[in-house]
Amino acid sequence: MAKADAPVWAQYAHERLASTGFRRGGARSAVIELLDGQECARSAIEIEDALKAGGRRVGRATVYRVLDELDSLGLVTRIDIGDGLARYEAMYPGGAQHHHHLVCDDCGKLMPFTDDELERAIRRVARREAFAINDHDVTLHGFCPDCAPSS
Amino acid sequence: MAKADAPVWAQYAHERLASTGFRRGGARSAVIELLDGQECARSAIEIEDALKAGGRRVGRATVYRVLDELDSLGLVTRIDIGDGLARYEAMYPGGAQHHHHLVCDDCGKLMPFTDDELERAIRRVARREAFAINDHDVTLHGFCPDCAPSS
DNA sequence: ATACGTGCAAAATGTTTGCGGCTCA
DNA sequence: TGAGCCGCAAACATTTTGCACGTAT
Repeated sequence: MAKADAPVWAQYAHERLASTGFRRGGARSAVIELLDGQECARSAIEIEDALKAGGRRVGRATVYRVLDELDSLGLVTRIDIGDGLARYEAMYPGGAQHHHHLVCDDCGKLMPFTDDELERAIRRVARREAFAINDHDVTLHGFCPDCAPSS
Repeated sequence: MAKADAPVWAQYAHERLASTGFRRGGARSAVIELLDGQECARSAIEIEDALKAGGRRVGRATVYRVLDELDSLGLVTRIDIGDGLARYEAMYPGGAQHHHHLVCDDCGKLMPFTDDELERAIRRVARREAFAINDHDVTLHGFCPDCAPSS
């Protein structure tokens, strides 16, 4: 698959926001553009710092508010990797780019992975249980190559 | 709750603590006993309140300290279901009683489930990726039967 | 012009740390 | 007796809320 998905999410998000009646504000756009460039999930504070580093100063409260809006519109997913910080990442329509996470318990590195077999197993569980499942997340904890005990 | 494993975990935990050089304190025992009776994960504050309700007053800091000790000995697992609270549950030796969670995003109900197929898929991913995986957790979000939109 | 968007500061959690006193071994 | 255990209170860090001002429509 080519990199046909570089700036498309930001545009999709903007369209969806506009059609839902949101106005266009500078801070929200900045957060959206930043999120679009990320490979994996980022915490609110990482987002704030990254924007600040890029010369764009945004209020912390605004970052939280924007992330919350995007989350309720289904434009981002919130994930918890176990360190008590909420992280957010772009969610593509139709489940494209859907993935899960590997977390290094030593250095904190976060990496995405995908697995069809795993998705199938989850779908099967969802069908079997009494809950009406509409989302799921899987986190694998361990040590990344750099932090492996042996090396 | 007439399960075959009712008080065994508490005893196991106490033995393991003793053999690691820990002394036996009232507060720690209370937390362990409480955890043993739970079907699913509980937050530090739920634990504190449950103990208080049972007439056993324990300092909040102590609850956190005990949970942290138990976690580093591998006697409990810490899970995050996405609401920013750390929850803990008894972990049996050898991976017995290993399970994952269904979370109702409406009422917050938490239920355990198990699936061999899912475990196999995860083990396969763990083998394939460069990370040295030693733990994993899966959370399915949705609505429980009571909160289902249609019913 | 008006309602929404934004930043700042204060408040509200959840969690950790410091410390003095108690208790088990 | 002495090292660990415990409870209280203060410190911390993240997230939420209140409010005044700016800005898109």
